Amino acid sequence: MTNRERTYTISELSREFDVTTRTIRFYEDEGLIEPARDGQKRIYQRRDRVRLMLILRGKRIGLSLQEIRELFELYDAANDDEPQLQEFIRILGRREVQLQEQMKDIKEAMREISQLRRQCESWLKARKERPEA
DNA sequence: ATTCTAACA
DNA sequence: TGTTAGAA
Repeated sequence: MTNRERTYTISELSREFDVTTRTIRFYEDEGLIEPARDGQKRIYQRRDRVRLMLILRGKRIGLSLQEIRELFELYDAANDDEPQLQEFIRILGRREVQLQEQMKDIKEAMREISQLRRQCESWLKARKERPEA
């Protein structure tokens, strides 16, 4: 009994990663994790815990659950790391493009807001100088 | 006390 | 994803 690897309950993981148990079950429904069972109860192994970490990390950088699932599927199948890494690079590239587009949109919005604010201040000033206008 | 499924003001 | 009801 040297490898009775540590297991976790859904509530332990939800506390550790600050997500609800609902969220963890949701990821399972989405096919991102498949914990073992003890009757009805879900038993999470180290592997599942790592997956949860990866799911949350992926979410943090803006990856969709499908993209994360695709990477997991590749990882499960592939015997070679290369295809997974190449796909990961592609997904990250896509994300970078999205962020760059958002960056552009945000900058434009900032310009408009700034310009509009100046316009309003200008009107306010004019009103004080000649109230009738 | 915890977890599970299923459903939806 | 949240919330919640009812069962185990």
